[in-house]
Amino acid sequence: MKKLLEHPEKSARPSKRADAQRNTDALLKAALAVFAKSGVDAPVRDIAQKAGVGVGTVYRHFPQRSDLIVAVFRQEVDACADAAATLAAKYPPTEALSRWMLRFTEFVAAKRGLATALHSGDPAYDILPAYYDGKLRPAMEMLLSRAAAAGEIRAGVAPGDLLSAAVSLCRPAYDVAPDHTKRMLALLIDGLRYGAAGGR
Amino acid sequence: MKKLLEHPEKSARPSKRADAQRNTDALLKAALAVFAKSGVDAPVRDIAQKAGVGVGTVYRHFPQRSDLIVAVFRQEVDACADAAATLAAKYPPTEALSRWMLRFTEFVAAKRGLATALHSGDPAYDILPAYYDGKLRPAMEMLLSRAAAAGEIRAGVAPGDLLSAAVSLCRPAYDVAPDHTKRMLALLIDGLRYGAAGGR
DNA sequence: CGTTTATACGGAACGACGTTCCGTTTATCA
DNA sequence: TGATAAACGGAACGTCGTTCCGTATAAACG
Repeated sequence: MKKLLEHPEKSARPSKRADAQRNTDALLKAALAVFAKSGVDAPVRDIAQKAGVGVGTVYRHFPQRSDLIVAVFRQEVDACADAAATLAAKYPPTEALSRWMLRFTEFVAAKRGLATALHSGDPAYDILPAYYDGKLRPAMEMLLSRAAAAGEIRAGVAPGDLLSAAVSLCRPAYDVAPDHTKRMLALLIDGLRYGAAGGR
Repeated sequence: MKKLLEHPEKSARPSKRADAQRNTDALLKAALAVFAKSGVDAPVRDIAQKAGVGVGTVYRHFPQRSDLIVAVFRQEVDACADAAATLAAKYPPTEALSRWMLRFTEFVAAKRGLATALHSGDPAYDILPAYYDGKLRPAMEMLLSRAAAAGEIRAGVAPGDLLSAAVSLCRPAYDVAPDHTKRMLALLIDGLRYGAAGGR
C-alpha cells in the first residue's frame, strides 16, 4: 500500500521537491529556446547545458527525448489557448477574435519544425493532435460565439474549419511577402462579418 | 591532362569496373528490400550485409545515406514510368491508362515511407519532386493523349491534375477497405469518359 | 600468360547521439 | 541537526552515419 493524499497539498500534485520543479521549468524553457534556434533535432546535451543541468536530470524529468518535445508543444498550445481568454477580456469580441487568430498563426509558423516531427510516423506523437484540438477548438469556439452573440459576425461557423483554414494560410509562407498571412487573415475575418445579424 | 574518350565505349559511361557495377546493382536491390521491410530509417549496415558487401563499399557508391534513398526512389519512378510504354503497347488506350494509374497508386502506397522522408526538410531530397514530375507527367500525358485521340475520353485534361488526384486518393488508405483505391480510380476513369468525343 | 596499376573492397575506427547507471549531493521533515 | 528519500551529474554503453587505409582484384599491357 502506498500513502496517498497524506497532505492534500495544492491539488492533484504528488508534491514534488522544489529543485525538481525548478529544473522541470528550466528544461522546458531551455528546450523551447534550443528548438527554436537549432530545430527539434537538437541534441539532448545542448538542452541540458542550456538549462544548467546534467543529461541524467533531463531523462529523470522526460524519460524519452520525444517526451520533452511533446511537453514543449503542449506548453505552447496551452499558452496560445490561454491567450484567448486574455484577449476576450481586453478587446471587443471581433477584435479579440482577430487578434487571437493572428496569435494562432504565429504559433503555427513558429512550430513548423515540430509539426514535421509530428508527422514522422513516431507513435510517441500520436496523442498530440487530440490535445491540440481539445485545447484550441474550445478557445476559438468561445471567441466565435461571443462575436456572433454581439451580432458582429454570422453564426454557425465551425471552429475547426476556421482553425484549419488558418493553418493552410500559413503553409505557402516560404517565398511570399512577410505580411501575406496577416492580409489573408483579415480577409477571413471580413468574410465572417459578411452575413452578420447586425448587418452594420 | 587526362586521357578521355580513348575508347568511345558504349556511350556516356565512364567505363566502370565489372565488380563495381555488380555491387551497385546488388546495393539498390538490397536497399529496396530492406527499406520495404524496416523502413527508410534502416541502418546502412543492414543494407550492406543484405547486399553482401562491406559498409565502405556502400559509401563508395553512395557517398551519403540519402544518396542511396534517392537512387532507390528514382529507380522505382523509372520503373513506373517505363510501365506506361509497356502497357500502351499491350492494351487499348483507355485500358492502358486505367492499368497504369493502378500501377501508379501501388507505387505511391508502397513509397509512403520514402515520402515522409522527402518532406523531412533535408535539402538532399529537394531534387526528387522535379524528377518525379519530369518522368511521370510525360508518361501520363502520353496515355491521356492516346485515349483522347481514340475518342474514348475527353481531351484537355491536365496530366498533373490527374496525378495529384490519384495521390490524394491514396492518402486515407489506413482504416479503409483495401479496394477503396481501386474503386476510386475506376470512378476517376469513368469521369474522364464522360465528355468523350466519341460519345459512345 | 605474367606484370603492373588504377580501382574497388572490407571492416576497424571515429565522433555524435540517445539512453542508462550509479556514486554523490541535497531538500525535506522530525 | 541528523536521517532518509529524492534528485543530481556525468561517465559509460550501444547504435548510428561516416571516414580511413591496408588489402584484393579487374583490366590493360608486354
